[in-house]
Amino acid sequence: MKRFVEVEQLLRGRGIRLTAQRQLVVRRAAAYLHFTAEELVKNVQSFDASVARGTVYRTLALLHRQGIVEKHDFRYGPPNYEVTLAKAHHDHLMCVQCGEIIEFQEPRVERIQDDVVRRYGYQLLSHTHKLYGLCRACQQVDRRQARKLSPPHLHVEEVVA
Amino acid sequence: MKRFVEVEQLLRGRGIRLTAQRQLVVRRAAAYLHFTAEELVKNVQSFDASVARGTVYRTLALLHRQGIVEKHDFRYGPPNYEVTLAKAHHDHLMCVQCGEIIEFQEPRVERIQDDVVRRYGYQLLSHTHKLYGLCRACQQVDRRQARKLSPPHLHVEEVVA
DNA sequence: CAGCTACTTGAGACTGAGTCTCAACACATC
DNA sequence: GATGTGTTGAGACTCAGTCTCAAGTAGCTG
Ligand SMILES: [Zn+2]
Ligand SMILES: [Zn+2]
Ligand SMILES: [Zn+2]
Ligand SMILES: [Zn+2]
Repeated sequence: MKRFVEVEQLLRGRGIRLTAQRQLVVRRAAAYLHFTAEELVKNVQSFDASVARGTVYRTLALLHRQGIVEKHDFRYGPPNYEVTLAKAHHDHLMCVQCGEIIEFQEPRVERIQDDVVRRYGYQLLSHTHKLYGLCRACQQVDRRQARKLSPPHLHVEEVVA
Repeated sequence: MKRFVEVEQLLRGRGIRLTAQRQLVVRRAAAYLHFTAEELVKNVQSFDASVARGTVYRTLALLHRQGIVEKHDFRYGPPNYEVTLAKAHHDHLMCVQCGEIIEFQEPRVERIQDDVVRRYGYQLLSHTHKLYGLCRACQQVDRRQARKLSPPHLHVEEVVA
């Protein structure tokens, strides 16, 4: 909890100036599990409307360069970010219907990846492993829809035709 | 080879009108391994400048809806597309320095994925598994650079600071 | 504390990629 | 050939993200 404290320490430790704006951005970002840049902008501005959009983007880029924030592409909509500092490595499983995201760990896969890159003489730097499917609730809904019954609990729309 | 023939058959078989424009887009797309939408636009227009950008995008969307083309996010730049019809499932390994993309298969991982989704009660629909690293050539280059020697063979620039 | 420099910021212009609109066109069917 | 549906080209539009630049702020130095 309070993961922003560790982020702030790390930044200070690296001699990066921690302005009021940056502090606010860090704290709001750390409050999310996953967020888009524009979500963060709105959230930050709801606390201090004078913070410019550019500042949020710049800070996000800074955090990314510092290895504090990771960028995810969940193929629907703009990329998601996640404050991963002091968080164990994990991959993601997403419900394409309602957008729920589950973080999972699977050491077996992590090991196999090393095999794969060795096979091609590569040096592995990073990876993403994303599973897309239907959560239990949305499976129900789909079955109901098939029977032409009432609609669902969709809180994320669209998702490609 | 000539994978566009299968694509064209499939479209016809589904009663989708195969206009001259669509045919051109399909054939140019099938000539690539991976391509971005804008690359495809340029390529198509180099064969017939009268084809509008919108038509290329529309056709791409059509092919995607029909399950003929897959969309990949290799996190640097705009998404890549790939004509996957009649191609065995595979995942990707990319060199972050030079952009080389290797397609690999790893049945062990495919199996483990089923375990993972079962664990959370999900129904798996699709997945992406991307490994990022340095190819053999780029590893050399990096070592040379570390010794402050001459530059490399970079044919893709930037790649985040 | 005044003066200096380097870094950071807000505002807004700008860009690239993709989407949307709509009138003109092409096709198939009758 | 008239009618209706689907497709196209042209261009306006949108959204997310980047860039520019003058003004502001922090951290030193004397
Ligand atoms: Zn992993
Ligand atoms: Zn769901
Ligand atoms: Zn796979
Ligand atoms: Zn390489």
